[in-house]
Amino acid sequence: MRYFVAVAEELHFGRAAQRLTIAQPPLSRAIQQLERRLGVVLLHRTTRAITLTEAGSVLLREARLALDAVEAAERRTRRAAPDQPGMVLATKAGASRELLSRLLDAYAASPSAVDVEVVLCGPGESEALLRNGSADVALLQRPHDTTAGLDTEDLRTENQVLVLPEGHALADRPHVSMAEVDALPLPLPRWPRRDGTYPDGPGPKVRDLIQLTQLITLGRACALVPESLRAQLDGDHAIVAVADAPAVTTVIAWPAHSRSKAVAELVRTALEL
Amino acid sequence: MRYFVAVAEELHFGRAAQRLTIAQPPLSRAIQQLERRLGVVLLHRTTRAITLTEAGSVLLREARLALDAVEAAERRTRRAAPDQPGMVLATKAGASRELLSRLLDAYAASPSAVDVEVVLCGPGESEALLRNGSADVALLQRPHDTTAGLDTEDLRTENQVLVLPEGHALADRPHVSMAEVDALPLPLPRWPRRDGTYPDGPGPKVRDLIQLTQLITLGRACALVPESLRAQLDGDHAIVAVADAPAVTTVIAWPAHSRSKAVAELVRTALEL
DNA sequence: CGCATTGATACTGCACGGGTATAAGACGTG
DNA sequence: CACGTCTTATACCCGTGCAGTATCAATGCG
Repeated sequence: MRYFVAVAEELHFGRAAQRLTIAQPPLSRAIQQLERRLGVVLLHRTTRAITLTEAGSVLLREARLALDAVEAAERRTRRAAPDQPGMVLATKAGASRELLSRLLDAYAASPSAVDVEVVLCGPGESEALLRNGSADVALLQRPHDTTAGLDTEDLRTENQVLVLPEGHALADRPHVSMAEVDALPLPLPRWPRRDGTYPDGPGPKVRDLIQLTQLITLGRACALVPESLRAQLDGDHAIVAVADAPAVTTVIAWPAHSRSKAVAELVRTALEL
Repeated sequence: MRYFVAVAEELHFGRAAQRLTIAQPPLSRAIQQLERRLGVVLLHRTTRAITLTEAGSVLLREARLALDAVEAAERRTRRAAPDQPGMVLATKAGASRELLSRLLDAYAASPSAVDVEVVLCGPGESEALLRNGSADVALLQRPHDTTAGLDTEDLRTENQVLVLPEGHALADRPHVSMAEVDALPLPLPRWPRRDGTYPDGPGPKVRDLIQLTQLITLGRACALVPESLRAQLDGDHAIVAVADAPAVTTVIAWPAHSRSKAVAELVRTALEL
């Protein structure tokens, strides 16, 4: 399945083999065997290009889930070793900062509290860490993160605001609409995907908040961020409410079958904030 | 992981090896290798008994999920083959009969409807079929089935009623309490578990509704069932409302990451009933 | 009409999973 | 207390199967 996912993602046997650090012929054979075993054609291949069949797309999605589940099983088992490593919480760097610190303070006051290791990660990454067992619990933000298959509790819903360079034409408006934002000559920045690549399109590439604020200050970008992020922006920007931007809900999420007492206690604490 | 699950369930290398149709020594070594690879002790073994460590219990749960995911990946891929087999719906035999038939009728009227194969199964089994990819969608009943990790929509909530032999002392009461039910000399029947074994305790073993109704008629058992099941009981019983029995919610459930148009359409139909 | 690119095939070697035989440790029993 | 039984671990061997190298076949491009 690892092999198939590599081929399906690369759409190229040679590159996939390289990624898997094996030679190309065994990879071809492995995929053939998989197709024979399943009795299904997964790939349409010509000597020049590869495309996924319907069944291939299904397997790509399902295999990713299955591989995640296997990885998660190993990681969670390692973490359950007697040399107690506490609990790992993943969250997007910068997001929900005061919410997180209030949560950690409140949880630490609980008599049964264990050590909480906080892992700060890039956009979308915290969800992956939770799914593959690297984290026990995470703060996610809908709709950015997808919570299907996870258990969640909503913590807070907030509106998004537009961050502009100081003195921008729109800076004095009480509020703007999404249509106006889309029409701006200032591009929204591009964030890296989980694999480190960037989506195509205009807009500068950014990796963290520092880069973002700097770009905005320089007048090279604007940004749509949750209201609570204002506290972490330095003063050189203008903030304008966006009336019809989708609201962002911060949720606390954990694997659906978690039996951890510590996670349950942390969630309980979060709901009481 | 299959090996570990077998050992953890049997708590006995010999029996586990038999179940896996391999010899015992390779099984011992496989578990040792797994423990070395994970760097975690999974089992405390003496020459007389085996017990799971904390990490072992975690792996047992996680490995089951992972194996289910792998199995599901294979099954769903096979089902996505071009020779379209339609959609498979799983439900507990006997439960929600008129709800199901209304649903199927309404769905069949939809212009984009595909064939629906209905799989009737024992208690708890439909949930398993859904999780391991044998079914695309299922009607489940909370709290009997656990829906963690599945996407669901509630269809109907109903109270449970007590079914008694005709002429029983409680038969004329307008309603009874759970405490009275528990205190009855008549035992509740035992249903088989997923693996076909029965839980310990009093009460006759039953496999289906026919057996159940017959036992009740014979005065050997009583039963707590959702209200809607009355329609399927023949006339020789008394029915009494149970004031404080937990309500049963029938839900339509599907795998959290399903992308099937047919399933989405069926769910939409169900919500409009 | 070559040439480059890419997936498939042929063949070889070796590592790993599985089998049998047996040891070692623990408990019950005469 | 020794012996038999039960259960897991070790020693050793063997065959399958996966990965590697070399090469072929087919397709697109200049």
